[in-house]
Amino acid sequence: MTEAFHILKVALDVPLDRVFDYSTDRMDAKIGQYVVVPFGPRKMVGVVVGIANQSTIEAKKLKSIIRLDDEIIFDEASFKLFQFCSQYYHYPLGQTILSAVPSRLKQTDKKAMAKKYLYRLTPKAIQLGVDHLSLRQTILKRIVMALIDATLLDEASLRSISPTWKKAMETLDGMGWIEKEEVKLEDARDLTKATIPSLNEDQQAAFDAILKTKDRFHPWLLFGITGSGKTEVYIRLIEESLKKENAQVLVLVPEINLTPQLESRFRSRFQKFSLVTLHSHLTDNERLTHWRLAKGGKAHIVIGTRLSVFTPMPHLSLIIIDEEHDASFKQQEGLRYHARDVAIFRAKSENIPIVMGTATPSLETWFNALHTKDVKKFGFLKLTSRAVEASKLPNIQCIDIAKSNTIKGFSPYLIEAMRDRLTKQEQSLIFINRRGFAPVLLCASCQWTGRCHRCSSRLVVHLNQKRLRCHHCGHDEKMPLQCPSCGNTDLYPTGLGTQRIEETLKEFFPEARILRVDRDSTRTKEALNDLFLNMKNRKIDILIGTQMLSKGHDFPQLSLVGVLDTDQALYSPDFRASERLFSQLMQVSGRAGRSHIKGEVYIQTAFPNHPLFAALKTHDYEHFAHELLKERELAELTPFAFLVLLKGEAHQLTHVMQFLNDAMEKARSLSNQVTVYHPVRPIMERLKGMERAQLVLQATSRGALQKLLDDWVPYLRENKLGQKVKWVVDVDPIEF
DNA sequence: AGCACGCCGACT
DNA sequence: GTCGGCGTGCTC
Repeated sequence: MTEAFHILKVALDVPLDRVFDYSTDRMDAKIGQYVVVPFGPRKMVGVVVGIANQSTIEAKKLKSIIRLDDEIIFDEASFKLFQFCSQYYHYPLGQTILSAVPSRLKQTDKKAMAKKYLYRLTPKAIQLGVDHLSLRQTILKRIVMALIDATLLDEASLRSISPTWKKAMETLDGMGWIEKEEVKLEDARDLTKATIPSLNEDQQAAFDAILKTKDRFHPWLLFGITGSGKTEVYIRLIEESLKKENAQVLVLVPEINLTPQLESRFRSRFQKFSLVTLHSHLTDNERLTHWRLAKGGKAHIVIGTRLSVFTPMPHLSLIIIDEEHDASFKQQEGLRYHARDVAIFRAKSENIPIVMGTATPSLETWFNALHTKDVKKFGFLKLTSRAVEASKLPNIQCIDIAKSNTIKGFSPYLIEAMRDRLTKQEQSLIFINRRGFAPVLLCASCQWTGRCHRCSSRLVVHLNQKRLRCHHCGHDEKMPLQCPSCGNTDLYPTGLGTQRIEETLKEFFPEARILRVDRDSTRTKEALNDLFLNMKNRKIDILIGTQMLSKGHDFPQLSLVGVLDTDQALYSPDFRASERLFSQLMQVSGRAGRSHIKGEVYIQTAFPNHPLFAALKTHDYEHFAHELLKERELAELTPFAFLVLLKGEAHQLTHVMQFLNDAMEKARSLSNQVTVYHPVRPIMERLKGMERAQLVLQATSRGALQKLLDDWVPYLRENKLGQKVKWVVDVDPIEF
């Protein structure tokens, strides 16, 4: 019995909650290696998660592996993290691992790849690319690069291929895709100058407190308003950490906040260290390179978005989470993890401190920091003063739009304030809360509005292209000239889209230089840099935009922020809506008056007496949080209870309801410590032609809830009723 | 999730 | 006669 073979336990990217045994003669196989295995009729890539001498699978069923990669893609610490996530979020281990590690290096040769791209490109991609700025960027750029890279085509011959190509190329040219040296951020130097060299009292106190815990697990909330100098505290902490030989630091940032600003500030401060970033704007190769540097212990600082919480870092000694409250830390599909929670688990198991900084903590963290009796368990640190002396908090006022007449959505007060800024040559920002106020087409005589036939949503008017579009499924149709219902030709767009606001402001201020910023124009780094440069050089008077402008960047000449409509969040059935609104408004407010000019913020609302605004005016997060916590406690909601959401969708509502009702009965039978609510329809009842419903589980004991899930989720997987239903379990959901 | 196998309708 | 629809069942 000394046969030289092993059984490998292989985790695969399939929605099955088990691992598969394979035989191999590779005695050197290790946990954490990629393997290629036969799986049913196909080949699949998996990872080794266990090694054994024998298998319970009958010999004739057992297959042998096809190939084993040399590289070990995760260490023991990461493995522990994957196992925790798989258990806690009730997501199969194989899918957990394979969604958290970079995809296996594909050895397809470049020419074959380029050919494939070229072939694929002709019909659809070009059209898409030309229609959508964003796709133009990602798809076309990548394709063209791949082609040139593979020396299959040079630029000249590319241009001659077809007129469409030519058009695409011109567009790409215009966007500066041809890689000149990275546009240098001249801000980098200024920024370093702007930060004061020494810590103020609060910063010093925070720094000292955290430093005392540098060799053990300790979570810290670093609570400080915009401009209070959180970044400087991070920098000093990192400096301290890196004094230790080989030490590594992980900095998690929100998706949208991964602006060059933080990166360049860190780079200039840590010039002798190796710093890498990990985010979705990197190419696969860049990402792999950076990830390997981290895994090999070569990168000292890793700045990344939520996925980087899984990056193996052998000498990890500190984790920092910037903008802790940010919703982008929660993944909303597949493995629905919260990077903040995973990071805390990781810090605990690696026995290192973790610092969470924000001006508006999530209520969960706020509650932990304040109500954990033992300060040693969760530390609370507050930065009260603004680190930059000259800058003062902006003055925030509400404009009652129920009382004052608005003209095309603008209160006269706001218009006056903007006019004032124009004469003073200062800048204004008009902030639109969400897409909720996008313009819809309305018939004057019969009240018909354009609706999406696949979703329960209204179609949004895109005036420039004269089209109606669904922002949920992408459905797109020609704008009708007369009402499809009554034939009346008096159709007009209603609601405040960014485009309409731009038109309106152009009427009010024909002489002003107005820039409208939307999703597409901030997607590329170049476009973003342009925007900041233009703002800085006062080439723009009025900036119009959505939440993407609410954070991260300083505009020194910006002294007025106008918030057009906030009220939908106050009606929202999602209990987190007001928490989010507060933090969002706090952030936009922070855009006004960051330097020597006093900033002003005007918020248009029909509910000026709402406590949210009272707290906002006094910049008093603490009071607001206190009020919210009282409400949450009464309603037994997060953070006083733990929630799980089961979401289902199917073509037929009855299928979803049958499945959910059955799930409800089952859950009720499994535990009496967990409240199981009836299935309800979500706000978006129908999406992409699917009928949706969901149910909530609620418990004050996380343990009891998890215990229920351990039995419930496998039951749901086996349930025949679920076959026609697409369903997901969301542990600690943040959106409903 | 894929993919095959399997049993019923409109077509080169 | 077959091509193809998607229901059911399995994957070491």
